[in-house]
Amino acid sequence: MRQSQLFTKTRKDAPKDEVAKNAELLIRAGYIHKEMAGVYSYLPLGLRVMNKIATIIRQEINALGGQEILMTALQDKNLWEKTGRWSDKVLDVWFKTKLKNDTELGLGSTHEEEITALMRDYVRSFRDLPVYAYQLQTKFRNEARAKSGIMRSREFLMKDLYSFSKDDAEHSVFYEKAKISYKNIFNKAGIGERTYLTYAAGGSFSKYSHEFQTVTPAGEDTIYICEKCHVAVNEEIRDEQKTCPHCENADLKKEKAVEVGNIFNLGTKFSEALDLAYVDEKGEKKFVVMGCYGIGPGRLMGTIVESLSDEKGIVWPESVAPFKIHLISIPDKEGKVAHYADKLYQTLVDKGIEVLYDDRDTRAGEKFADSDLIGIPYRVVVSDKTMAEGKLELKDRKSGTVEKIEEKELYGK
RNA sequence: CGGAGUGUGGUGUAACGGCUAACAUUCCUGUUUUGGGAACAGGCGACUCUGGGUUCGAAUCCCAGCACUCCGACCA
Repeated sequence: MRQSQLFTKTRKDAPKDEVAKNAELLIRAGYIHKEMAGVYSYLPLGLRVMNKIATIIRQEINALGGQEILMTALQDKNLWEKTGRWSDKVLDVWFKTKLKNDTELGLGSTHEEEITALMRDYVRSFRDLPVYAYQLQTKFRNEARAKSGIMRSREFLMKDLYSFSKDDAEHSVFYEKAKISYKNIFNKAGIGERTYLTYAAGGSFSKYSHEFQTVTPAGEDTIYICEKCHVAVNEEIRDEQKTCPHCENADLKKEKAVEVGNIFNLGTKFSEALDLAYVDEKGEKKFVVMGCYGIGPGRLMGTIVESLSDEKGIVWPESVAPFKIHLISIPDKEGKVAHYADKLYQTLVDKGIEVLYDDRDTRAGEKFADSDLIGIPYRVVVSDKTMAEGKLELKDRKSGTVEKIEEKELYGK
């Protein structure tokens, strides 16, 4: 994409109503736009990052056997009354609204009720199980206090996967596989080494649930890490679990962290309440055993910014960067540089390489500062100097290393 | 939801109760520049959050509302 066509602009100053680093940088660089407290729009660059994250998630969840669907944000009150969760006292983040005829509706903050009811139409026999379905969809949560930029907002995208298994054994097998998929997702997103499988409060069907917590000072949670096993314990269960659940190590390191994902055994809580059952080999009726598995792509994006940015701006891992290459031309008077840069841009586009081309008529310093702020992994400069040498200048955003390369070497990047 | 604070051009700030609300930046014009947010000149852009009140006079003081931020509580 030509940067001269990009309608967003960078800013030197962050808005005074943002304190969180993720929001400051993402707004300054033009990734997001704040609509109101806890409500953000995603702009061209931001949407590209979200889509990259969504792609990583889809790859892994599809490999797990997940089938993607899209459910509705509007929720049926009757359904939620059956599980006792319509009450604001039980679920205090409800946004509720009404039809013209005064029928009450809810805006979905989660979708256990809806998907459980939906599956009743398709699950009858043990032959129909297991089933794994997921969606990437907007959730609405009326948080008492939105904070931390896009890390805790009132409207946000969420990937929610639900598993439907015949029994606990079948559920456990999938649950363990999901842990591995989640690890893969956070590895691919570039925060794997600082993200810990964390034991947390489990609900009525398991002793513990599992969260994926990324260590960062911006985190709202406190976890206790076992370095040996690369797992952690959430402070909420610290009293009952003082050692590493894997190796009994008592020397755990306390850190602030952000919950970027969680997986939860729902047992038969929803299937019993909503009568999602099947008939087994012996002709007996059994309730389906469920699990749910969530990741917030927006929160993940914010977490990446919080943990990987530096004083100059954002540093995206290549896997989620809006573009792979930031091509910068420093035009000369005769137009030779611009002509060559145009051609190079077209060549890269034709080869399917994602490139943001800074073809604007501004000074080099401004282009470099913008480039650092936006945080694309590879910066390629074309100028008088580089043309005289017949080479390109390649700078790695993360390491800051600069090297001269042939144009052809760029194609392999 | 409890507590605290803040609302001034797009953005960041300034202005004792008293002149046409100032400065920087962004943006537009022009000239000179051209490898780390250039220089100069000119210009556009604000009912000072909203509604009341006090006063000869309110961005400034008072009341109410709304919005935003921070601390805490909450976070299947």
